Amino acid sequence: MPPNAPSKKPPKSPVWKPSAPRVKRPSVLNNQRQSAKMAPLPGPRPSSLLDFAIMRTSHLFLSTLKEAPSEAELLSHKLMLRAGLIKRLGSGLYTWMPLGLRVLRKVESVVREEMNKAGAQELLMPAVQPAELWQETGRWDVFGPQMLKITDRHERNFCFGPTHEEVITDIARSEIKSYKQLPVNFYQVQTKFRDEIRPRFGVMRAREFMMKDAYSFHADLASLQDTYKVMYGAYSNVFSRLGLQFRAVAADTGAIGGDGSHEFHVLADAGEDLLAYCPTSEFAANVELAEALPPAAPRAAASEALREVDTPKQTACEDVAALLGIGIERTVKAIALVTTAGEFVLALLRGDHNLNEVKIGKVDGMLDFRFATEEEIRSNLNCPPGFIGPVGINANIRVIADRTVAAMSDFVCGANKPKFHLAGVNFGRDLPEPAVVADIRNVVNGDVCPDGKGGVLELCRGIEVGHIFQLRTKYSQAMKAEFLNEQNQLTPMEMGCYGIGVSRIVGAAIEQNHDARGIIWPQAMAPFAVAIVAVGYHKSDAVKAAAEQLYADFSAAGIEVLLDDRNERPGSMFADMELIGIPHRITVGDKALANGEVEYVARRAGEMQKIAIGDALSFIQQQLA
RNA sequence: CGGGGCGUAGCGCAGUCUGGUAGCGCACCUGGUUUGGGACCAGGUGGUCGUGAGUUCGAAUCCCACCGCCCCGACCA
Repeated sequence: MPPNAPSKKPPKSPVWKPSAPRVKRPSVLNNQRQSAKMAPLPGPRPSSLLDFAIMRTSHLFLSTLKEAPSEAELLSHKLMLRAGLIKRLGSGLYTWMPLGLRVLRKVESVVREEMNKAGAQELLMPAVQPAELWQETGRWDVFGPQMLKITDRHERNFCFGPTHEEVITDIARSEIKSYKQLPVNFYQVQTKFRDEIRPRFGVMRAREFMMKDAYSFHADLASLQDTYKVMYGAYSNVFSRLGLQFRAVAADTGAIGGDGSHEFHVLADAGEDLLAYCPTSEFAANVELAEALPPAAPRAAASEALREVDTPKQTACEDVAALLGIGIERTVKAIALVTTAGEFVLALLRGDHNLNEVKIGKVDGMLDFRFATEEEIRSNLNCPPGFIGPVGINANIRVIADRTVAAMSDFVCGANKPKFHLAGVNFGRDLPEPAVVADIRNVVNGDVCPDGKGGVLELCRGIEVGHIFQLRTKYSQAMKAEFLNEQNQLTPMEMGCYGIGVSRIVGAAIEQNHDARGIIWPQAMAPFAVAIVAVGYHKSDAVKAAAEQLYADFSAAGIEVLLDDRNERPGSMFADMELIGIPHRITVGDKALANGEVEYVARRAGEMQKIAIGDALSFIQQQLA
C-alpha cells in the first residue's frame, strides 16, 4: 500500500467502491510521471485516441518472441503468441494485447458495417443472465456443463451467457406487440463464455470468446426467409471483405428441417470440420450431411462362383485386396453395431468407404447406436472381428447395406471363419438381399455431386466462423413472444439467429494467411496498413527526416501507418514487421535515399522495388485501393 | 471424464535415473564496439525448482497427496 493510502477502512457497503481505494492525488503528479516517461520519444506522437491511426514502434507496446511458448500446437496459435497479439491467462482465457486488439477491432468493424447495411440494429445485452429465463425454455438443464453457472450473494442463480436467445426473446415479448413493429433484427458484439470440454488452439476454441450474434423477429415465415437471405448475403460480404477464402455449407437442420441453416467455413487444412463441395456448382455441405448417391449403373449379374480364400493374417480390407491382387473397391466390410434396444446389427460398407455415424443414426431404430464389443461379435457370429461378413448369418440379424454395396456383385467379404474370406459373393444367390439399403457412408473425393448438376465432389477442411439458422417459433412459443396480426390474432413470432465468431476469425485468418516468417494479414484486418522501416533513424538525419515526412504524409492521408523508429538493427526490424504481418513495407535508408528513392516490399509477394520518394504516397494509395 | 505427457528466470530448455552451493541459450539492464536480414565483447538483474505434507544431517532430485497446463477422443462461433 502506498504511504498515503487511507488508514480508515472503506465503508462497508458503498454504492460505488473503487477496487484500490486511495486518497485523491493532485492530477499534476500523474501528468508529470507520464510525461517524464514519454518525453524522450522523438517527433510527434499520439496524444489522444483521435490519433489512433498514427503509431510508432518506440511507442507501441510490441512484444515479439523468437520462440513460441510450448502451450501452442497450432500454427496460428503460435504466431499469435509470438507476435504478441494475445496472452494466456488460464485455460481458454486470453488477453488481447494492444496489437491483437487492433486486429479484433478491425474484424468487428467490418461485421458492424455489414450488419448495419443489412438493416440490423446494434444493442448490447448483459453477459450475465438470470436462471429464470433459461428455465422458461428448459435450457437451464439442457445446456449442460457447457454453461458456466454462478450464484450471487443472495444465492440466486445466474449464468455467464453462452448465447442470448432467451434474453432477446424476453426483450421482444415485452417490446413487440403488433405486426406493425415487425420485422426487426437486433445484433450485438459480446463476450460469451462456454465451458468447453477441451479448449485448444488459442482463440480458435477458447472458453471466453467474442461473438457477434443477431436475432430477427418476423410476422411470418416468408419474412423470416427474406431476412435469412439478406443475412446470408451479409455474411458472404463480411468474409469477402475480410479477404478470406470461405464456403457457405448446408448444415444440419435437425428436427426443424427444410433449407433452414448454413454454416460459414474458412477453408484451412487445420480446420476441425470436413467439408464436401462441388467446384462446378454451388453445392457445399458438411461431410456429416453430404448425400452419397447410389451408383448410376445397376448391379451387374453374378459371374463368379462363391469360394473361400485363405487370408491367414489379413483382417483389414486393404490387406485382403492386396493379397488377392484386386482393387479395394471389390471388397465389403461389415461393421457390428448394437442399438440401445440391444439389437445386434451388421452395417455393410465398401472396403474403402467409412461409416457416417450421423447418417446411420437416421436409419429406423439406430438412434444412439454403439459399436459392438468383441464378445458380442463372437457370440453373435461365432467369429472374431477381422473375418466377419454377412454370409450365412442368423436370419434375425439385421443387415444394413450402404447404397454402394447394394449395387455390388462378385465381391469379397469376411467368411465368419477365422483366417478365411469369401470371394465371388453375390446378393440374392449367396445371401439374402439386405434388409435395409441406405446412405450410411461418408462421401469421398470424386463422388457424384448430389445436386444433380453433374459435378464431382471434392473434400476440404474448414473452420466454422459463422452459422445462420431459421429458429422458427421454438423460443417465441416457449417464452410467449407473441404479437397481434392483421386479423387481431395472438401469434408467436418467427425467429432467426445469426452468429459470427469474431475472435475465432482472427485465428482462422492466420491459419489461412501465413508463411515461414509469420502472419500475412489480409488488408481489411491488418493492425496497420503500412510499415515504414527507418534504417539508421538514429544515425542519419536524412533518413530520419525522410521517414518522418512519409509518416506525416501517410497519416495525413488517413493511412494507418506504423513507423519503426527503433534503434535496432535492420534485420530485427524487418523480422518484427514480417512476424506481425503488416501487408506493405516501405524501407527508408541512406543508400536508396541518395537517389531520392525508398524501397517497397509487399508482405505476401516479397519482391523489393524502388520508388521515388515523392511517389511513395500515391503508390501506396494505389496498393490499398 | 477416460488415455498419454509436462510443470526449473519473461520465452525455449538441461539438471531428476545415481540427493550435496540451481545452470545454458534468447530476452532484459550498464558500458563499449557495431548497424541493409534477428550483431559482438565485458559486466550485471532476475528462480522459496507448481503447491502441500513426508523421508533424510541435507530434497529440483526419493515417497504421498493436491493443483495447473498441453496432446488424443465426445461439444461448438
